[in-house]
Amino acid sequence: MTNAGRFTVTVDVAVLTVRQGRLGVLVERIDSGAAAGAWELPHAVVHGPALDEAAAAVLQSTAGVAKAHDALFVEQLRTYGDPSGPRRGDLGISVAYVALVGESTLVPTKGRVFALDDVYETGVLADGQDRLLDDAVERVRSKFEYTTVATTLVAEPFTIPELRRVYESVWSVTLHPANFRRKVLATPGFVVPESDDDGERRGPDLFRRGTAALLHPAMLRPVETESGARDSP
Amino acid sequence: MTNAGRFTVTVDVAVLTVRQGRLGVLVERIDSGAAAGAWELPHAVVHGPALDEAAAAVLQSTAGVAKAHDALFVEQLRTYGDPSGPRRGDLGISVAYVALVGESTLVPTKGRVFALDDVYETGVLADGQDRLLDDAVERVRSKFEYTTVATTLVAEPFTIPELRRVYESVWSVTLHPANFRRKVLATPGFVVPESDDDGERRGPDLFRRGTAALLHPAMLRPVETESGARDSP
DNA sequence: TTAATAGTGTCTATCAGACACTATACT
DNA sequence: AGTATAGTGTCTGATAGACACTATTAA
Repeated sequence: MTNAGRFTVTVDVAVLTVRQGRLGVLVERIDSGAAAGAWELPHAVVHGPALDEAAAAVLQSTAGVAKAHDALFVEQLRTYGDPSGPRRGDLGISVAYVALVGESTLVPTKGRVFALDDVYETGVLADGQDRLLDDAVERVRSKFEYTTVATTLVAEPFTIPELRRVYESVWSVTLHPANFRRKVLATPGFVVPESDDDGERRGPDLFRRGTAALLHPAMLRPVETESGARDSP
Repeated sequence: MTNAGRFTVTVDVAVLTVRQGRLGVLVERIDSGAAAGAWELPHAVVHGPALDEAAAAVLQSTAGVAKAHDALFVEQLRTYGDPSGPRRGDLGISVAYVALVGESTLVPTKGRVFALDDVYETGVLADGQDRLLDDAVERVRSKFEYTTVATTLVAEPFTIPELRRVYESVWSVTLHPANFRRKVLATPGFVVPESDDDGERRGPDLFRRGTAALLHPAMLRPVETESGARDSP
């Protein structure tokens, strides 16, 4: 809806998480309008020029996460304005954000979490939202290669295999446990060993998030085997 | 300038090119207002939801490039809305684009091309535009690592050393000629040899742009030596 | 005891970076 | 002739991927 060169600006947020080894997205049911009954991403109309704050507010009100949380990653994705945007025929333009929220941190207040595969299989998302979700997932998959954001999706303390399963869920691949471990531990500041006060603890080694944000060198995902790859042993 | 949740939306375009071995950006002089006399990036107020088309129009009117040109790369960068955006205190929010235009294609109609170093040294850009330019340059430097966009900045046919100098200019580094050549030729579809009809031609081998868009594997820039690195032999 | 997973060690193919050398062009 | 640049060949260190093996845990 536009007139005289002035637009209604919406912020849409793709809130992604990993539950039960599957990548999921937070969606809300549309109550009214032509698309009533379909699902859509959390969003809000923007009332000031502070876009990041608007996105944080959406995240707070729908996912129950405070702005500065450890298990949280928020980043602007891109802005959709053409007719195939997430608000087509409805509002003017949409500034999209991606957020990664750990399962233990995510408290859906209005919507629910759909497994990503289910979203695509059932086609329940409103028009234009699939594209945003595609872009968001691809952005996150790419971020996993050269940043440490994956650690926002595990609860501390965590084991290397737990971290590995986050990568596997997001990339939809299986990774070699030995090589993954070596790679992670070889990157300074990715994870830090949990000081094992309890001398009697048994089981896998525990770690916490490190201070590094970027990975040098990058941990590249395996060459595209894509859909279904992780279903094979 | 906002009211009742409606915004004036501007498209800003960072038009980058390489001239005389230096990365440059197209800027226009500000004629009126508080910042009169300073320089700013080409821009236009958006009147419809087709953002990409709005950016293409800006590019057309200020850089003289038609939309679908071979020596052209255009991509949305991000959207600035907070007070430190390129239009702060002036308009509402700004959707920024980056464009790469080959020197032979770029025909400034309103502004002029500044060498990037001069922009920073002289601080001639209006408030909030430095940040946009930083983001644009970093985006392009990153794109050079895993795409073939560098070829948009050389005129066909070109030599491998010419292409190398584009990389060196954008990254502000010096690259090993032998290794660069091997890397480029080892990537299928990056460049294709010019069929040398003129059997008498002498000199370096000539190439044209290939069809590949992505580089596998990526050509990573050397570890940050950054500012002034290419001034050393 | 057996099966599954965590963790260590090691081998190999590949690639980036460095360097030596030859060929060509310009002065 | 001499210098600068284009291009080829080759060596070395780092890394990714694969695999073998041991240790630990849960059934």
